[in-house]
Amino acid sequence: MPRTRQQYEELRREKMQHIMDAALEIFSTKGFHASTIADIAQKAGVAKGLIYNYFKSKEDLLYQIISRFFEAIVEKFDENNNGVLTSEEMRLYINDIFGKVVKNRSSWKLYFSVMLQPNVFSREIIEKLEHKYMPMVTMMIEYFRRAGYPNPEMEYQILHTISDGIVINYLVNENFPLEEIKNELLRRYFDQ
Amino acid sequence: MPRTRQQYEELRREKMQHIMDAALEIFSTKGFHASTIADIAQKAGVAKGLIYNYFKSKEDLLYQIISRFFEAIVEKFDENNNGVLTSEEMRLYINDIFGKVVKNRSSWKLYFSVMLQPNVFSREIIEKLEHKYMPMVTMMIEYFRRAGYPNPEMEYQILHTISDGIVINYLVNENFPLEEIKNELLRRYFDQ
Amino acid sequence: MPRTRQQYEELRREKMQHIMDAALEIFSTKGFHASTIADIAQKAGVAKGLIYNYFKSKEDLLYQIISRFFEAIVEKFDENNNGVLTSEEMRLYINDIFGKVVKNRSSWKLYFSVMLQPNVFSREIIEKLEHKYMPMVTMMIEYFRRAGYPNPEMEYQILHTISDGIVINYLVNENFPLEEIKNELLRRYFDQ
Amino acid sequence: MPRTRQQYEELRREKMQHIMDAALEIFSTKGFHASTIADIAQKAGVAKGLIYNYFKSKEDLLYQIISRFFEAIVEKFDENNNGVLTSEEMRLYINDIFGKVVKNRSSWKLYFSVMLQPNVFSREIIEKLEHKYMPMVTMMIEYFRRAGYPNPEMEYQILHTISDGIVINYLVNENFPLEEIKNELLRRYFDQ
DNA sequence: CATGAATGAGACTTCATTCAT
DNA sequence: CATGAATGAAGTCTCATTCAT
Repeated sequence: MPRTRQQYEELRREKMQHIMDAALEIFSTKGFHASTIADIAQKAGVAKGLIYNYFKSKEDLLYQIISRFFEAIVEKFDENNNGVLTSEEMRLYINDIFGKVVKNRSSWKLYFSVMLQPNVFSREIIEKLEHKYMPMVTMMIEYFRRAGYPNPEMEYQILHTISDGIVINYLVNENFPLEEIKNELLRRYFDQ
Repeated sequence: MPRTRQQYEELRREKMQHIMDAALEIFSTKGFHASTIADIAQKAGVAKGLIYNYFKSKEDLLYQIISRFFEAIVEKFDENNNGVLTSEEMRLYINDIFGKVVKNRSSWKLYFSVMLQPNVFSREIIEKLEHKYMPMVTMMIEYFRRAGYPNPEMEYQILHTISDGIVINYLVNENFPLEEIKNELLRRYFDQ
Repeated sequence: MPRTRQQYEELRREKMQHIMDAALEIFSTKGFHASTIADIAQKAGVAKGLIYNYFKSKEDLLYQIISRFFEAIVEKFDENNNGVLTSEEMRLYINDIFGKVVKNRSSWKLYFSVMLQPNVFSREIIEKLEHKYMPMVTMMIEYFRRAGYPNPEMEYQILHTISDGIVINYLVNENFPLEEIKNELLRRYFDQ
Repeated sequence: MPRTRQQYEELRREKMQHIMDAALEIFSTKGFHASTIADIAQKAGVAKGLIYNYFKSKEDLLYQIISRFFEAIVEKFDENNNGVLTSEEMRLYINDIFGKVVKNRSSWKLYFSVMLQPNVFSREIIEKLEHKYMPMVTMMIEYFRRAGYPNPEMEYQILHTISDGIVINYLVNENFPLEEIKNELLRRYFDQ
């Protein structure tokens, strides 16, 4: 007697996530192009062919991973959707982001390496992905405006830039003093 | 009349540089793995086989490119080798670096993407490369120490981190206001 | 109340025919090798695995289809089994064949394409299939003999050849004037 | 010292033809889909990869073969391009065609099996191919018109149909009395 | 009897590298 | 020194078939 459709659904979702986890690990270690489907299948403990039951192609697999990654980043913002950031929320959010970087080093590594090789995804797809955190950007600029910064857009740009620098260094060098540098950054914005 | 050995050397070096230029262009656009020797040969206008007269392998070609890139970065420092940085030299140096980024976008793009995928080069090779700018690091930390910063090592780290952030953003996004953000950075260190 | 064995048999045969219909459609459109079990299962609205409850393999499925096709062709001859063809029966039979071609274009297409690729079936299987219409051949040759043709074997051969030509053209080109050409053919044999 | 461009050209053309010959043999025996690039490479005595130096894909290889086949068919007509067929030329042409069938059985087999599986080539490509013998069709219809046939278009259709029937039977069955049947056909048109 | 997830052999194709010329 | 044909390992992807449920 076959399983119910729901049982199959559940099975599929779990296996899909399982494969994505394995793929993320491999992609972030070797880079997308140097990773093979065989590597991923072996890591996931499944047959090569199975991966194609869940993903249209190796690229699609990457896309799904990056896509979920984006959703995870903006998640926190979605929870608190009144559209206005208090100073405390801002601090929490920054802390949260860096916490996520430490916790999901692989994802972030993959993300940055993909962003530096635009030909992996088409411009179009990248823009679709980036769209997801547009609301976040707006809210942060709004925060800086309310906080009295003379050029809130640039202030956001700077925060973003510095954050990228911190993250990149942490990703490349495991011994990078992320915590210290982050605190230095927070001090700049919230202690005076 | 046969050419002298020196003329041969010269020709060899020129052709080598020519191939490296083509390769850099391709590598930085498509990424190392997605680039083919055929692409590079075509761009350079030479036969595939010829590339192997000058470089041991595709990896070696990449290595030579990155290697020269490192030398170009520290060049300025080599000129002025008394080992002590004045405030003005520091400012000039920072300006110089960002100038180079703008001028050699491709090289920097390639450099960052390679750094994010450690498996392209062995740890060993990377360390060999990084060694090249160690003196520079020392001198800058020394500068911060003399300038009275309480934690000069971390100050260098911060400068480095922010610079990375700026560069990365510029590399990913051509419209990034590099000049403005750079000036903001310089203001932090030299105007008060 | 459990079903009787006969009811089961009936259901089984119906499902089998249902799958064969779907398979015929797919095979004749895409060709045997380009058709997948997944295609067929989807067209039939059943699970892939089910097909293997009814057929040993993809090849067996094809064999069953072709086999029934052969039976359908000779069916008419079986009805009238006194072994002697009158002129009228001959005319009816030819009309009947072409009628079947129009009605079962897919089957005929599949049949011809399989015949042109001998490796789909072993020589042995093909001979087994062809055996089925041997009696028909004999009766037609006999007909030509009685009708006074000097070389009845060759006359049959010619009829057969022309018929093949007509059918092939109709199969390849839907707008082929089958009816007209067929009438021309019939005139040759029966009007003078 | 490298070969001259002309030497390379020559080499390429020969090797290309060599591969096409091997491919034709395999395709016509096993059918397009059941033939593998490995089969063809082995038959041609070259490495698999080499085939892709000459042909974009397996499909392209097939296309090139069929394409040359078409050119070979109409060749005779091109020689004599005054646009008017005499009775003698017509007879010669028909003889020529059947001679080609006997000589190039493989090509013809491949051609017919491809025509019966429209999905191998797009409709568009097929029409492009068929266009090549349009002039031939016109001239033959013209011939029948001048010869006083009441319906020359249909007469051409009939000739074409019968020829197809003969060819197909010969292709499927090596012992088919092609010569005899062909003579019967010629008698129909030229002896009375 | 029915389901569809899972397998794994094998297909097409790419490409770094070699080598005869 | 220069050429590009040739190699073959390795990669992505497909699909007939099996099997636990």
